[in-house]
Amino acid sequence: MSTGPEGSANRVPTLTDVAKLAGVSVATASKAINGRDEVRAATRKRVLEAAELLSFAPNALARGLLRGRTGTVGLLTSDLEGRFSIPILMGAEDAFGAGQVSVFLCDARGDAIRERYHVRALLSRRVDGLIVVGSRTDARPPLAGSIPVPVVYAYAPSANPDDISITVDNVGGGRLAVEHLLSCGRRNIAHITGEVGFQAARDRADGAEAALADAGLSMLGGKPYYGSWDETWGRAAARIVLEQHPGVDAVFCGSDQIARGVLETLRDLGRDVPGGISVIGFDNWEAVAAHSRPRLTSIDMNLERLGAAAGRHLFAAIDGDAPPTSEQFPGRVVMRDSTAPVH
Amino acid sequence: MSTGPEGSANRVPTLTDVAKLAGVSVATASKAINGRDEVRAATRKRVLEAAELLSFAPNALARGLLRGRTGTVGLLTSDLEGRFSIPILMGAEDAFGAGQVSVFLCDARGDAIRERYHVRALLSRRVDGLIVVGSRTDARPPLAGSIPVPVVYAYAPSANPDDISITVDNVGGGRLAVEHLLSCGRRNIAHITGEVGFQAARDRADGAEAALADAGLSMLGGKPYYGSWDETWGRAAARIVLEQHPGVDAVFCGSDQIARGVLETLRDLGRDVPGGISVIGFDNWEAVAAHSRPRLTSIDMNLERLGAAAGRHLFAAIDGDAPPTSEQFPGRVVMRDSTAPVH
DNA sequence: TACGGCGCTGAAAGCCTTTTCGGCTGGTTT
DNA sequence: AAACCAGCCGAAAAGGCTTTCAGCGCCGTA
Repeated sequence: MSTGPEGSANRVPTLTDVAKLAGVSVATASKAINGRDEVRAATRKRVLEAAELLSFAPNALARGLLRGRTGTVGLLTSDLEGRFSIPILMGAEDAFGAGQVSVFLCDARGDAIRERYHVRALLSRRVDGLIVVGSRTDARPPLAGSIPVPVVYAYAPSANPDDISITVDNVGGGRLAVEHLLSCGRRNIAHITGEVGFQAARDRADGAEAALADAGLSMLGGKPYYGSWDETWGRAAARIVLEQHPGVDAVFCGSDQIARGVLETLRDLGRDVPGGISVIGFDNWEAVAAHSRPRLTSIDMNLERLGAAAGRHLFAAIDGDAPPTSEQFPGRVVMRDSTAPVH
Repeated sequence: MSTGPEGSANRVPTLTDVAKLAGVSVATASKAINGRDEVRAATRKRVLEAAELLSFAPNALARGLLRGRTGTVGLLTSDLEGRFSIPILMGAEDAFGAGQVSVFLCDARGDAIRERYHVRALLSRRVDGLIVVGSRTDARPPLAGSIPVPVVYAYAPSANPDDISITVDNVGGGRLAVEHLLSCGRRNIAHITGEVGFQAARDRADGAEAALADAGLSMLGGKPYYGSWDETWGRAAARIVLEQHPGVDAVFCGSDQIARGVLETLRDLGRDVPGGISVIGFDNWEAVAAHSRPRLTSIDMNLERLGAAAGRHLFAAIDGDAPPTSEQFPGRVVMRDSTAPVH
């Protein structure tokens, strides 16, 4: 145990100790420490020195009890392993960071029972608000029971449109990807993506189709190639697409992993990327996109900014500021080497 | 804001409310709810029903204030993005999970100032203990200042041997990898790994060398090929190794990403894996290892178990149980297709 | 019948801080 | 010189809970 000097009354110092040492009352000590102006400069200095000497840290529990505000927030996620929770979590932490807010992290593992349990515990700890992060973009049932604090849903929206949900604009993302390919001069575009059961897959496909329609085009094969989110599917699907549509000159992939698989097949077949065929991924997962051959252009959904927005919205709701509404975040194209700008 | 029925005295119910509704004193209500035996069964029932009706949740702040135990723990990590913090975090949450502990998550971003700031805040919230998770296995300076609660260091050990550190046995992991290759009948083994500045790289290399020495062998080239942790280096290094040691029949890689690069080069060159050359990675990063061609055998360091152990050790320290000591976790081989069992 | 003892309940103190408000001091105004 | 004011400071209450201890009614026993 890395406790301090064991002999010296091993107890966390309280305001009373500080006051005693400084020779003032606790009330004065409190005011001095909290920077209130009803205290003489000299007195404040004495108190501050005493506090420093004892390395006093005010008891946030007592403070929270009194003020009815704890300065804590619960972050309820469904899959920590996923790549989506973490950036959001970081963004949220940033949004709070500078201030006085600490974050309770709970992983419900996608289990409703466990989720309820965690919510109970968090409410018991009197968090000022809750952020609920999903692992898929499909709408999720809102938190069960009536929650006495503001709740913001991030990434996965709440099924209740009255709730505040901060989400990613997957339709826009799909559109962005296709528009980028079009701007590279491509016309024969196929879309290989993940499981059709995912809203994200369907939304991205919708965006892609819309962008193509705007250009008077349509997807090769008339619809997306749905499969799974991994490289293995990407490799297989690429073969299928090449066979069915030898004239394909661009592939929009629903994930970076799929794109990676596509790139591998193209390489196996000696196809020139991006000369003959352009490939664009989705998610901008650095570890995957930055080391493929060629390096993969991808759509980044700015998850960290999304997390930060969730944090800000929660704040606003807590403070009862402006009626915070839902928000949808656009993505951006991160150019690497698998797509070539128009010559 | 998803608050409950706004009209009904919109205030979180307190024990007093419950007591009033049940027609008993707060003292009795407290005892009834906490399952103490100084209360008649009928009375307890009344209280419990009242609590249920109001959906009363005891105020953990008040309780913590009184008992001097908050049931909270601070988890201080240095890089959330990294793949190492998360499993540890989940393991720790599991270790606490069943019980009454909530976890404050703080990301210091590898910055000492920010770390100090977070520690201050956590102590102010009167956490019962701290887990410090590093992003590399290099020893880190212990937390600054005297910390009045137990601290457990996970993944990255504290430089102070008196502290409790739960770490991964990288030397053992390197040994494991080589022993596996030897058991596959390989004798000409090269080691391609990451930056020499990482203790993890050096440790794994040491383990590998020791295992080879035990078998009367040594590494091809006499020492590891140090570089960086990514695929690009893996691809380049594989070419170098093949050129310098045409007889190489196995490569132990310091990371799955390096291994992935090695596999790609071998594939480009038409070499047979695992027939002609075996490849083994390190970290067992599912996303990378499970979709390479062939699928990659790797060393898994059981980070989740490590996290759980950190949680348990922290508990023990908090409860003042057995003097908790440091611990080192072994890894295990996860067989896939890039190494073949001996025929 | 009187009394000891048992089982249950409630009043009150305490945990640590913030905030209100009354009181004290010393200087200024009439 | 009396009244007043500003500036500081301290006593006390509040916030929700647990725990101790005294008290009450009731049963069994002498």
